[in-house]
Amino acid sequence: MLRIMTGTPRERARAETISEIVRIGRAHLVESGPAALSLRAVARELGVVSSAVYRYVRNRDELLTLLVVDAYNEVGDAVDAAVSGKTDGPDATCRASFFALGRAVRMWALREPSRYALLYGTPVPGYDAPAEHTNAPGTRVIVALVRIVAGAHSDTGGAGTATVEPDRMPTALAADFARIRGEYGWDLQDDALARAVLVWSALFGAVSFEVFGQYGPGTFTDPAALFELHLAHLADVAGL
Amino acid sequence: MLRIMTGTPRERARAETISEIVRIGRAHLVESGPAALSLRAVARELGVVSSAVYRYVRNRDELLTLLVVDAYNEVGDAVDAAVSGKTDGPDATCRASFFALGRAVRMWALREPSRYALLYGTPVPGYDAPAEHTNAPGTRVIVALVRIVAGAHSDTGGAGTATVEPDRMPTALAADFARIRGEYGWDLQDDALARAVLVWSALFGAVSFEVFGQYGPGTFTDPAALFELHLAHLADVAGL
DNA sequence: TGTACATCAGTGAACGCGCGTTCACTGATGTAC
DNA sequence: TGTACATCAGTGAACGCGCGTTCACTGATGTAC
Repeated sequence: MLRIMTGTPRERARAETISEIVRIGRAHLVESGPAALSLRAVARELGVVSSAVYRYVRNRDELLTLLVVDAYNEVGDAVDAAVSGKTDGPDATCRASFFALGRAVRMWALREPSRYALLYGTPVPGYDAPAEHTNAPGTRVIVALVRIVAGAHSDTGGAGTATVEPDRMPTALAADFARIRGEYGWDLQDDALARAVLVWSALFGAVSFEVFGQYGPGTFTDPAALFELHLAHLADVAGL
Repeated sequence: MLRIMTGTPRERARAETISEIVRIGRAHLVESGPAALSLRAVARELGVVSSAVYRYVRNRDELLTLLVVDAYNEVGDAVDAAVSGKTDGPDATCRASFFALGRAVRMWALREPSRYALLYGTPVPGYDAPAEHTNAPGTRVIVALVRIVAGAHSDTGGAGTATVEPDRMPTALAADFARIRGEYGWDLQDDALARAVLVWSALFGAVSFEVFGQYGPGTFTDPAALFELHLAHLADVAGL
């Protein structure tokens, strides 16, 4: 990781220590889970007395927020890299981009199960993620997914066969979709947007089942193959 | 809850106390999450000294297992009741049964978010559910789902348009499906079984996103309507 | 260039709290003769 | 029906451990004149 040397030496040392704290926090997530994340343990590993950590982090919740943002950005980066790799490649179809996105999410989740759990598993009791910090990084995957779906629909000049005709869409949902479209500047019909949201949650459902061990042990000897099948069906649902 | 009076008074008192412990454990899950579930807290609320709980439960993990089995059976009961209600009704189609199943899962999850999290959220660190106790109750939903899908396919005399032709199914997956078919006595082609598994995980993905707050606050004003849309698409995927 | 002051990192002790689990024990409830 | 014994529920103290957070403090590093 290339780090640009900016600011005073003190500022740099401070930034260094904070990222060291995040690094140690990540490691502790792996062993004990988010609920057991402890500032004292981090301090111990940092080689410092427990109260010293409070120089860098207001409290335990703030450390959790750092870890959440860090993790969201790492999935986001993985997805962006995978998708842009596909966009340049020979078969730069939207369907291929979607496969790349799905595989990137799954690979990251399997590599970092505890950080995945921090983001997509049970919310940490007593912790409320501050929206102003976590919203933007937390929406990167769905943003990437919608871009792919929108690309497919602009290619074909609109949606294919819509399951739900525009005039049969529940009004509350139509209003929500309109607002969301405005917020993100998306150009997608209600039906396509609904499909994208379903595919988004379904993708993480499949990944969570695998990462959290919901299929019993030994049920699927080749979970990657099962996941590929799922991606194919989800791509169909999204109209890719 | 009707409780049949069997066994000696001592045995009945014992069973009573155990179910009281489970009841208290449930309540504590709500407030602090599974990772913080504590035998001492249960003992306090039971009005008994902490060591007394060990008369009824070998250790903390055994209490967790009781709670897991209890919760799985409650979702299972809710699903069975909803599905069999639909089977008797006027529109006893497989599609309607699937909608009933999905709604039952979602309603239970929203009513009991912490117990839902115990089953389908982040695994409790350091706890391994003993398969001999949790397997049977833990598979009730997918068993019910496969029954519905199998019913639909026997009605129409087989699968509709299979996305994956039998001879193009990866061999590892085909072998797994064959074994699973044997274990559960299911009569479903590979493609249909794969779709059922996808729909299963997608259903819980949608429910988890809602229960765990993955859609930010205020994003969807009518999440029930969104869920209905998702069910419709998933029913299509399952060929219902 | 040197000095006075301000800023900041880190210390160490303390407060008050929680936990799982073991162990020797008291007393009440059941059972066998 | 009465007595001796076994079983079991619950007690209370203890072991050894963890946690978040506050507070007055020491020393080193920076900054302004």
